[in-house]
Amino acid sequence: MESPVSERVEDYLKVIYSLTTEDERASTGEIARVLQISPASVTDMIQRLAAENPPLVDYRKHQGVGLTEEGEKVALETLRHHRLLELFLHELLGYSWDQVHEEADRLEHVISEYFEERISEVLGDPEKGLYGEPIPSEELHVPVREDICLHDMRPGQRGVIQSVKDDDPGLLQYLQTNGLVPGARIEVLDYSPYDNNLHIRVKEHDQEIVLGAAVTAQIFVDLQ
Amino acid sequence: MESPVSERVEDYLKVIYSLTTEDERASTGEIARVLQISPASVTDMIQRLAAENPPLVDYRKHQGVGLTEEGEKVALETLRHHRLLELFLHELLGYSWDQVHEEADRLEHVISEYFEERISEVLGDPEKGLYGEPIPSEELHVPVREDICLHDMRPGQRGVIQSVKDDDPGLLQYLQTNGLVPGARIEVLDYSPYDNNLHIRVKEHDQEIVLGAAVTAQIFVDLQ
DNA sequence: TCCTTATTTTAGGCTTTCCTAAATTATTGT
DNA sequence: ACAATAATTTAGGAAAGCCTAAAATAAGGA
Ligand SMILES: [Mn+2]
Ligand SMILES: [Mn+2]
Ligand SMILES: [Mn+2]
Ligand SMILES: [Mn+2]
Repeated sequence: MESPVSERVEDYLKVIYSLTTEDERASTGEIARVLQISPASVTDMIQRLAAENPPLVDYRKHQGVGLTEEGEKVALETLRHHRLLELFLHELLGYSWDQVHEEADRLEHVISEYFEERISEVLGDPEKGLYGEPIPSEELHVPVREDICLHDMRPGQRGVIQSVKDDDPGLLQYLQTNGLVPGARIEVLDYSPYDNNLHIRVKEHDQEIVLGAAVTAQIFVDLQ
Repeated sequence: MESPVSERVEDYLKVIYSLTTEDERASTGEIARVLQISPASVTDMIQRLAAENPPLVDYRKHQGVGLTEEGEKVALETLRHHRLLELFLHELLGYSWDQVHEEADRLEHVISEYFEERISEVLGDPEKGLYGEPIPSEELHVPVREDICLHDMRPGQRGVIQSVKDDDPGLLQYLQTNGLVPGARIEVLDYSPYDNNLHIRVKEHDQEIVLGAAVTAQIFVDLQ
């Protein structure tokens, strides 16, 4: 009864997975924005995913979607591929930090389980990705994260950057040149309530910098 | 005016390329057999390829197809990806001789030019593939081959195996276990005209073996 | 509460790639 | 040369993913 899942379906499920780690359910509009397609197309696809058997998403009209266990499995499998590939491209083929994401986003759907197994072994069965995010295990377990978003930190708080989002190559460039990489120790110095700017110090770079919400929302920190 | 080419179109063009190195033009039926789809579907696709601009194939009803310069370019680009990938999977990821083809057949459509460049460099810019076939250069030049098919050899002739076809994993297994690999020196001892069997000796294995047409058609030899 | 606005869904349509069945064209043996 | 057979093409249709425009629904402010 398990119909094979198309590349496009894997992309939808990955996006829904990522959106539902932030909110309880993902809305049609958010999914459309991330995938850069029309909301009508998203409704269309979501309804098909809910009609599969077993269903891959839990859908109620005008109430957004969540993943079923089956759908989450597919999302995590794809995410594991993605993160192993990013590491692989960087470590073994010399890709730069901001080059890996786009290539991994295509390859993730196409590599076999054997390919996954081979690169995982060559990389030493890593548990964290290029940007510090956890890599789902072979059995698709994801460790619980206790890091918080830099966006939610306030003056006086310190911490160590655990991970950054991998979506935007330009931003990754920016983060790297400013030392905002996993392992960096930071301290929040000031907060502007109107624009949500954070003034922070990066220990390693011995440098102070003011970051807008577009940046701070992409960085995750272990406190203290 | 250059529309991007779909994965499926790349597969069609690759098949037509391969068929037209044997015969002048490729027939609808042959293409259908190789791609394992109906002849009607092939006619359909071929007509679309001929209607592209620039056209990717040269088509005349009931007379088969050939590649245009444009179509050949796409085929060679894909073939270069395929052969570099096969080598890469074998040399760097430990794939066996008969495992690489299927994976390469999927990845070939998805890797970027940068990926191609990186693996080519890691492999030392090879000019021959895993099975001895020439790899089209970065500029898509293919050296002229002067090897002949073992199928066309007759008793008394000797030669060195240059390459074998990569299509059938089972056959590759068989060839490898019998020492029928690039570099092997062989001599034709006998020929049965009715079944086209060839009785040959493999120097390296110090062994005699009788091969049917299904096998001899897959092996290419430099004479003397 | 009720009306305006934003979001979502439905309806209808397009492209790509495949299918089967029927029609057409080419080939071949006599 | 021509009839039988084989190969190819046409016709009609399906599924997956996308679109725009219009309709329906939900949410929020007055
Ligand atoms: Mn993807
Ligand atoms: Mn996997
Ligand atoms: Mn292929
Ligand atoms: Mn290329």
